[in-house]
Amino acid sequence: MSATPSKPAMVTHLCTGESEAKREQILTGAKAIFAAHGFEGASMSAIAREAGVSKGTLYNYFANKCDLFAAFVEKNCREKLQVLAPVQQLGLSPEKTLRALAREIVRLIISPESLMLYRIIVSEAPHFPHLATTFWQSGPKRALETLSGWIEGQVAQGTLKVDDPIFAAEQFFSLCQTRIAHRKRFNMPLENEAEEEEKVISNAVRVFLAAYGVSSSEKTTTD
Amino acid sequence: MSATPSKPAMVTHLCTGESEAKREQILTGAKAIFAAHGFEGASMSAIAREAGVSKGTLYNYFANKCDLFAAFVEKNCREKLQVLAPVQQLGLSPEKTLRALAREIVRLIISPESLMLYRIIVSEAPHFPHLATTFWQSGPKRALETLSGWIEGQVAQGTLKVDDPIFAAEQFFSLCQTRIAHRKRFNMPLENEAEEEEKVISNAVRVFLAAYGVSSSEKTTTD
Amino acid sequence: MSATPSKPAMVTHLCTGESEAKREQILTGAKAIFAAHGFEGASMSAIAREAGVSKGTLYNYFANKCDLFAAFVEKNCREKLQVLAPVQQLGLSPEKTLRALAREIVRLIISPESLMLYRIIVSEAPHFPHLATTFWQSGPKRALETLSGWIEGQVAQGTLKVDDPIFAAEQFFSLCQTRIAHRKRFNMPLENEAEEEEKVISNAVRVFLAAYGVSSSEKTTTD
Amino acid sequence: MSATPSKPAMVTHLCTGESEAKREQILTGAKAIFAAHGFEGASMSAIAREAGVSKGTLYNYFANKCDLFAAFVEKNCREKLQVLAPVQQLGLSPEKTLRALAREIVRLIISPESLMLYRIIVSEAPHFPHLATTFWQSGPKRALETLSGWIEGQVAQGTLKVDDPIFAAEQFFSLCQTRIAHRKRFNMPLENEAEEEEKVISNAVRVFLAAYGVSSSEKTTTD
DNA sequence: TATGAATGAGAGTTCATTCAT
DNA sequence: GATGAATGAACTCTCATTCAT
Repeated sequence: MSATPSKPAMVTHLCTGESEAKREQILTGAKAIFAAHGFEGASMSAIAREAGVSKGTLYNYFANKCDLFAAFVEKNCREKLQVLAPVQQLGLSPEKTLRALAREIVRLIISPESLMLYRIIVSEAPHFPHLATTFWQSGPKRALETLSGWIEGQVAQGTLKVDDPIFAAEQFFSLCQTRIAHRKRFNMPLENEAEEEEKVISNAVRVFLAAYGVSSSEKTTTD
Repeated sequence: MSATPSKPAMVTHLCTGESEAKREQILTGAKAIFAAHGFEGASMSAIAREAGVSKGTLYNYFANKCDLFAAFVEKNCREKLQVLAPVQQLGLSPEKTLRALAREIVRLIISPESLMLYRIIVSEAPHFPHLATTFWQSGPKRALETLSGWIEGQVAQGTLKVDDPIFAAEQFFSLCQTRIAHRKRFNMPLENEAEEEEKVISNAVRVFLAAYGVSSSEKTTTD
Repeated sequence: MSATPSKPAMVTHLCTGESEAKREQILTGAKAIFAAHGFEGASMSAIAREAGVSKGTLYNYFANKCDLFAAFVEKNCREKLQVLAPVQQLGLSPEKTLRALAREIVRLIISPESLMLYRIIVSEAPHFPHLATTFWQSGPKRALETLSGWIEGQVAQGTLKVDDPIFAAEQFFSLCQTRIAHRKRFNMPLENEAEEEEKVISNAVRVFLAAYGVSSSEKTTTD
Repeated sequence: MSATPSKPAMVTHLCTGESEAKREQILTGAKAIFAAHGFEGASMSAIAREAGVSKGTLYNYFANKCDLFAAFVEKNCREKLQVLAPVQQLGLSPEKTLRALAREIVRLIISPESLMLYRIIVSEAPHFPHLATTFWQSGPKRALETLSGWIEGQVAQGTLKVDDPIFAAEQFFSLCQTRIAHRKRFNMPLENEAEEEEKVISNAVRVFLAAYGVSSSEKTTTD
């Protein structure tokens, strides 16, 4: 009977470890089903089947469908909406930095997982206000902070002239959503995607610099 | 003042007018429920109750839930997404015209009905591709055509310098969605909405003209 | 006012005439639908559509679905289950007469309309006892009467030796249902139908005559 | 007498035994409702109520109404249509054997469960062709095989003279359906049922032997 | 802890029947 | 007399959730 005292600890440890793995397993199944059918269209049975667990197990890990949905959204927002952190640290020219940022923003926005989350968040925003906030803070807000931080730096260096860096960042963000993002969200076909992407990036940068760049006479916009 | 003209109207009323009225009645109920719960979340019973008809009547007018949903989306896209037609004809200065257009675009995009439709269309785009197209063609496409048509006119007059008017129109459209539209779609609170709206409009116009305006030395951006 | 008295008569006449035609029209539609789907599976809407009348008209002619069903069954039993009347009058030999009767019986039993009615009657017998009686009296009973009447004649002539002509007729009737009828009722495939029919007829006659024929001077019927 | 054999049984009982019991419970309820109302007329709610389970449980055991119907038919055909196997092994005289077989056939055909299945199968044969086959193979086909096997034996012994034993068996089967079976299928009243049954049996045997018996001069029909 | 059988409310849909026109 | 819009009950089937094992 000497082993018994250690048993609970191990068990707890094992269980927690296994629990964590099973939790992930469930969330992976949930992602597939919620992505394909949305919140209302998804059924707990389908999720259980997809995840390879029983329905009872689902309810051991998540109190109900809403909780599971929230966990799925939060996990995926946290994991899939993060980028463009280190770009500005390379000592590139403002234009090249903006181009790099624009490229990352575009890529992020039109990634299948972002689009899936966007669709779900927008559609459920009225019923899950907290999730919309999570999405916003994990994705757009971080991107805007990075962007506005970089803009402030440029203003300090005198390479940009911007009164409201946060608003300017939002405008740049909007410019990056021209054409491709809108169409993808509507599931509409898009020809020459790579080409269009370059065009969106180049023109976002060009317009932004035309409006906020300093001494436009020295600048040469490329394309 | 002869009685005859009213006769056909009455006959029409008797024959199909009531049906048409009931159809509208159903679509009104459907709008309330679909808007609140989305496609999957809406129940035919709830729609019938909201519309004040029996469930059977629903199915006398629409073959099934999908058809009713499609009819609801099409009707509302057709009726609620139309604007900004006559603005450019008023002979205003380019800047003032752009401001007027921007204002109409912003107002349209953040109108409750537009937001509701946007939410539903984006969320159901994978399952109802046709409806996304309907939405796009009723709303954004028309706005972009109006906009790019006006731009082409300005280019011809030499007041703007634009290589790709359609793309430029799309950028202007994107700029109009800065801050307010994004936040509304996510159901996030927005303080000083009127003030923000002015800011979005002014800066959209300012950035656009900075990029595409001619002889910037003569221009005076207002706010 | 002199014209009025004749009006009702004419109207009645016209209406009755048209009514009769419309009644038939409805019953024709009902036949198609009841035949295909049975009583429970048939819908009044489908019958109205098939008959080319409105649902309201259905209820002007028949009080409800049961009545319409009863009318359909009675009409078709009366019209489709009648045969083999004149055969025995032709002065053929007993064997040839029996063969002719057997052929008519087999043909009647396996006619699509008989099978359809049989299916419907058997399946609804517990719920519509009267219809089963109608079917029996329109079809089998008449056939048996014809048969037993002929048998009685033969007994009187000394060409058959039968104690209970009605029962013997029923046996002959049963013998005619060997193989083909049973299989058809179960919708089972049957190869060489014409050949099988000959076999059934020949053997029904042969067995019947072996049991009830006279020429075998040694026969002693007991019972 | 060892306990171990019972262990697996218990395990089985625990694992799927309860499921099996519930399945039977459902099928029992289904039998009552399908028997009373046929396939179309039966409702899953009524079956659930009759079986004492919830509607959801019905669908845990059977994918849909058709599957439940098929399971009900197959189970009952398998269980209720089996008989007359050992009769011919007793060393009875041909006549007595035939009488015993006829009695079993008649009893089988007019048993309430056979009649119920016959009604349902005949009425649904066009929509469930497989079930008609199941019925045929569980009931009539087996009876005919038994019968024709015995006939072949008699032919080999010289007590019967039959060219086509299978066809002769079918004829005997038909003769056994005289009067009683036909009337029961039509739900028509029948007086003196026991007496009629004897008559049908006696005469079926008599007619069959008159047609297929050898040296009729030695034969003495009894009863 | 993991299971999946069980539940019953509610989903979309169809139906026989009525009745104002 | 003929129509077909309207009804609401009843249909088949699915669902989130519970709980004994």
